Amino acid sequence: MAKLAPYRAKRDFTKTSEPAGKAARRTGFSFAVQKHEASRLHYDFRLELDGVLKSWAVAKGPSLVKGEKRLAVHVEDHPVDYGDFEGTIPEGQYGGGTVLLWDRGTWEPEGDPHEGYDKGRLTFRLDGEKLRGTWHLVRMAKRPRERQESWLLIKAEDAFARSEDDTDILEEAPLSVKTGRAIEEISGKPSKAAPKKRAAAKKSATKADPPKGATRRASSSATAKGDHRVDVAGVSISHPDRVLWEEQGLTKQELAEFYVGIADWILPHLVDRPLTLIRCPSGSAKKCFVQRHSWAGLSDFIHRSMVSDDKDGKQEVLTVRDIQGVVALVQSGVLEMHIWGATLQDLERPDRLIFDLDPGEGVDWPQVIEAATAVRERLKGMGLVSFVKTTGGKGLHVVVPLTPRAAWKDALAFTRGFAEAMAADEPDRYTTTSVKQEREGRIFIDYLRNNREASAVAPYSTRSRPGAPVATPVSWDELTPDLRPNGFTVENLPERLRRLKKDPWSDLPSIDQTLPEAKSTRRKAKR
DNA sequence: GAAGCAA
DNA sequence: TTGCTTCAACGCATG
DNA sequence: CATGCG
Ligand SMILES: [Mn+2]
Ligand SMILES: [Mn+2]
Repeated sequence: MAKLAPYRAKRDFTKTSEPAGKAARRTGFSFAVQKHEASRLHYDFRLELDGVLKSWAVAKGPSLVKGEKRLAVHVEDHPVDYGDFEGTIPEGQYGGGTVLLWDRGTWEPEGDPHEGYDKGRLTFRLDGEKLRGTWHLVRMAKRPRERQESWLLIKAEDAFARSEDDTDILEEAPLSVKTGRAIEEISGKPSKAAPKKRAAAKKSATKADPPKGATRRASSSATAKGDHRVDVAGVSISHPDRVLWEEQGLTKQELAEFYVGIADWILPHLVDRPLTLIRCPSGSAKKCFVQRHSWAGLSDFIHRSMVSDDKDGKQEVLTVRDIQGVVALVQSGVLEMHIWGATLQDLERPDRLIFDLDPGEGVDWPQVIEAATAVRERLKGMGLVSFVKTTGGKGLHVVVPLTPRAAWKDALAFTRGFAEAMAADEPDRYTTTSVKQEREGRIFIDYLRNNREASAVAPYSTRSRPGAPVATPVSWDELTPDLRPNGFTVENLPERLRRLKKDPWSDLPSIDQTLPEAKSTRRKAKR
């Protein structure tokens, strides 16, 4: 019979002991549930209809809890005699693994089963050795690239239904109804399944029982709690109370409001610069990841541009234009914003160079200050004005604004030459190689930030580190041993900015300077 | 955080 | 339904 | 050529 063609096509009956089967002519309604330890453990739920077993793979097995939905992926029809099968399927064969006949019996549809099946709403009563009572099988709406239909197996309310606190039938009665064996006895191997820890279900059900009518819709996600959102600067924030920095108790909403409060300070440094994002949706101490390209569900406040590649093709970059964009980044779990040293106006010619000063093991802070000052003086000797910021980590960034003229290649060559000259002059203090060994007791001058694809933490960006530190522009005369590279934080930065009234880098936009072309060095004010 | 994919 | 996975990139130094 | 590093 054609119905079983897919079943047969998947199997080599010279290798497996599963029945080849033939569509039965009888009209009785049998059902079977087979525990199948294959690539993943699942339960195959089978109902006899029209001479075959209509089959669903139930990932987590049936639940006796009323209303609890178990995904049931509709799989190919099986022959009726398969419903009695128990044994092993050779590795490498379709469904290779161990099959245990977990339950069997008869089923009785409520209403016309063909109509119910076609409409995707089957209601039926089971009379098995383990499963009894009324159940629903409901077909879900078809998803875009769905390969197999998804159904839900749901226990209906009746005398056989159990509460959430009752024992799970799968654990209570794991053995075969055919042979009484456990799955390990059938496979001959110890179970592949990791020993699962005794989860809940361990409640002394005597006292403090929940009031009867208050039965939650069995873990239905619509529990009237925590899922609220707030609006910050017109951007919707989910989980506003999620704590992002544990020690500070700093929440997502507070982070968003922090950025809104310093919008005028951060935006000049951020707008239109391609971003590299550090996202930590579950908090700074949890798993973080880097993102440079757009993702499904990207906020309209975060802008995507297709720009020319370094070479032949195109690449996509992300930018923000306003504080809404920054808040949208916070909503995405962004804890660090890193920026290119060029803007969308001219991505091929950097307008900011950066010397990243990273103290190695055993270098104390005053030496880092000396290094920054040395970089500044050397730059000054070439007619270049520079600015400094804390990184929020252990070091400092010295930033050189440029009128975009030189290409990245030349900018890199310049900074490399500069850094190597410093290391050559004072090899005990500086190194330009990132190798750990070399950096011990020295300051690593990382000139590689000055690459087209590279980036450095943006001024006024938070860092995903203990204390919620903020990378902070400072004036050169603030650079004293009292200052700490991670001393400015979400907590104290607003106060600093209130005192300052203007950005220590406020002169930066008016600087008009270019790389010294071998000899000529120029500097003058714009306009 | 949000999607896609698999079970 | 639920759980798992993915989410960048490149120049440079070294063995 | 594969890793480690930022
Ligand atoms: Mn199976
Ligand atoms: Mn650094």
